[in-house]
Amino acid sequence: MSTAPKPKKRVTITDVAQHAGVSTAVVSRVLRNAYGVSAAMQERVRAAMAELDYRPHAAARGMRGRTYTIGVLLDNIRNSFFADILEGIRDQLHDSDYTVLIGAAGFGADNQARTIRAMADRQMDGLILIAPGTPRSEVLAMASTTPTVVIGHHDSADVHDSVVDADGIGAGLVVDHLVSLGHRRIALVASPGTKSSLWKRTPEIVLTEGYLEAMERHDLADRAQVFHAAYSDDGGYKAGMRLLTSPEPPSAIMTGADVAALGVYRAAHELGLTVPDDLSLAGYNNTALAALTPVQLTSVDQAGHTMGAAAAKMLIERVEGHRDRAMQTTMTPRLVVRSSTSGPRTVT
Amino acid sequence: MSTAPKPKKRVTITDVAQHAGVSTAVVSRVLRNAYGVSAAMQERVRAAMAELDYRPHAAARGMRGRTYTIGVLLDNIRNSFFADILEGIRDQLHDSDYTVLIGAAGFGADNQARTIRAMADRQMDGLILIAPGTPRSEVLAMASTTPTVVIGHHDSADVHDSVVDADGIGAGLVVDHLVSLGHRRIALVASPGTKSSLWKRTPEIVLTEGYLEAMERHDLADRAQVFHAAYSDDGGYKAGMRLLTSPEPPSAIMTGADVAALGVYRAAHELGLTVPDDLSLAGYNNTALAALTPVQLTSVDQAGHTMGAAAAKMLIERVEGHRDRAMQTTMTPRLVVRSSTSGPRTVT
DNA sequence: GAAGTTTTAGAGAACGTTCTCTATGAGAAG
DNA sequence: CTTCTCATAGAGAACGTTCTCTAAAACTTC
Repeated sequence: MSTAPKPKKRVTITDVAQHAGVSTAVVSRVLRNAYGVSAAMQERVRAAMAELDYRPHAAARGMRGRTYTIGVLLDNIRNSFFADILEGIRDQLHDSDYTVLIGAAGFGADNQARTIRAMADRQMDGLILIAPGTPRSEVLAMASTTPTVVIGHHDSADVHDSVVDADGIGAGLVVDHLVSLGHRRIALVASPGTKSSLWKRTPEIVLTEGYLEAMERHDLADRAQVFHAAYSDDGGYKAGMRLLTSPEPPSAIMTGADVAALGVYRAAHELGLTVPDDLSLAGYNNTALAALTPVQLTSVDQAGHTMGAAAAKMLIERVEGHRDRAMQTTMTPRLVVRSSTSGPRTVT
Repeated sequence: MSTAPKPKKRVTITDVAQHAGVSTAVVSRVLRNAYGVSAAMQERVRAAMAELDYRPHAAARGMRGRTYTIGVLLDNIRNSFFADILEGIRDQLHDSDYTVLIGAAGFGADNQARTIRAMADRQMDGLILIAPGTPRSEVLAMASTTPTVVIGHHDSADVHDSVVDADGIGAGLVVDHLVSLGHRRIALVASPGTKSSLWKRTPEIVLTEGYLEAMERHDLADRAQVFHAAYSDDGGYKAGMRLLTSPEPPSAIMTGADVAALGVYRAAHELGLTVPDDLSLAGYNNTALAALTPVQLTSVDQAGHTMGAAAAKMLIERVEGHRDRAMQTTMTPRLVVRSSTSGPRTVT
């Protein structure tokens, strides 16, 4: 009698229907809280579902209708700003019927494109793309078939929603702060961006614009200096090394990401410079990194949690068909001053 | 003529079959590299697939066979040790047919259980659970129907595979290091763990055991002191405050996670103590945090990348049926000494 | 109380795969 | 030249939902 070790048959909608003495159509309607089923029936079906511990088979649903799954595309799990966004998304969707699944594609447009496609193949109901490096055309194509929210890029389109931070204003806040402290030679370290991704208004581009405008506003346009480096410890380090060993080194450096600021810090440290006495340093995004006691980095807060929540809310509106026109939400950044910025040693 | 704006019909296996002039069964076989199709046919079908830009419908596959999706359960995206593991998984699976999707459940056994169920509902082929807080029974039940690898917990089971770090040895390495520097009053800050999750050998429990054994080995059993606190900045802060304001404060504190060590750092800082002069501090996991210039935390490296890769490899073996017996992989930790530990000011 | 309207319930066809059969043909063995 | 085997190809039934119909029942309204 060694047979039949796995009688674990899945409970299906048919079982529930039988148990409740109704048709599968009714059960399906209850499942989707669809119109056209009496209160008494509802009750009966729900009871049957509970009794049998029924759980809908997502793959089967995906064949016909929704999968009740939201996909989030992320390039970099290490960026804790993205973690803030994610938590916002999760909190917003917490007691909805939707499940959030994350595709951590890593950098590289091809990897990201592959992940986006994988999500589409899995019939996800909606997509949230955080600063995608994939060519814009591909995102637009995707968005025309699946509700999509793009976070970060300022390029607006009528086919997807967007959530952005006013990065230009954020850059201005930092410049204003540094200028008010007495700095004049202020350099910016920004991401080089993905070449030929065809996004014209990425966060780093808008940030750079804001920086240049602010410098101009303070009559410092001739001292403006933008250095392109990856948003990583290493990228920041290289940028710091180059900037700080130049003939006329800046007295303050701002970066487009906190982690890059820490790379600059490392470079400064190696060159025997102390922060903030010899160099004022500001990051961006106000991640957990910036707040750590040994770090205490001045940064710009972007309310990632709120951005994530907004994105999720907008996406669901689209998924459920409550809205058919694209919209864009812009967040206002806020400067958070910590001890990595102070007046310059000597005014240049 | 305003009709038919969306002729974007999905390319299905039937289209491919027609285009290649074969049956759908053959296409399906080619898709799964299954046995029983001639080389010539293969060629023809593949050409047709490429020509039509066919991509399999994951939901439909899920109804019958595999979904070619691997689910990873994570409690906390912020823990960069988990990011290491994830990258290991991703690299291992990079050019396989599988897609990795992450469920970031957050803390709380119920949330995690919900996420695990959601993954199962989506017919994922295999699950990697990173230090799940879900009751063990539930994980075992899940594992009996879906191939599963548990990372972190040392409890072995014949129903799922495991990848663990020899946390006991790791704790010993830190104690040995601190003792060799002259410390005798060494405290451990470890996670309280989830009560009643029924895991008997969680990382923190094994770590604590290793710590106690090492202390005993050095005849310091009477000085051993374990403080339970969450692995977060705040948890570390509270632990640090309590420990450092006690009548006989430790001269060295080790924690089970880097982030908690930084919380202790903050407490020390507020109390006017400097690291490492007044207090030696060691973390665990050797995350990116520990290596940051302003931090420079002594820590224990766990080779997260390798753990992730090992887990992925084991899981695929199971999914593809190449192995039917459970196995456990153990990694050896390595001490990484940085500047947060040094000899004590006065030997107590 | 007849005719029309609305609401609710059920039948049954999709959806795009996989998979178990059965059919066919080619080669091997007698 | 049969018969048997084996490899390959195709037919068609699942899989668990959703969704469009149609049927029946319950109200309106005159």
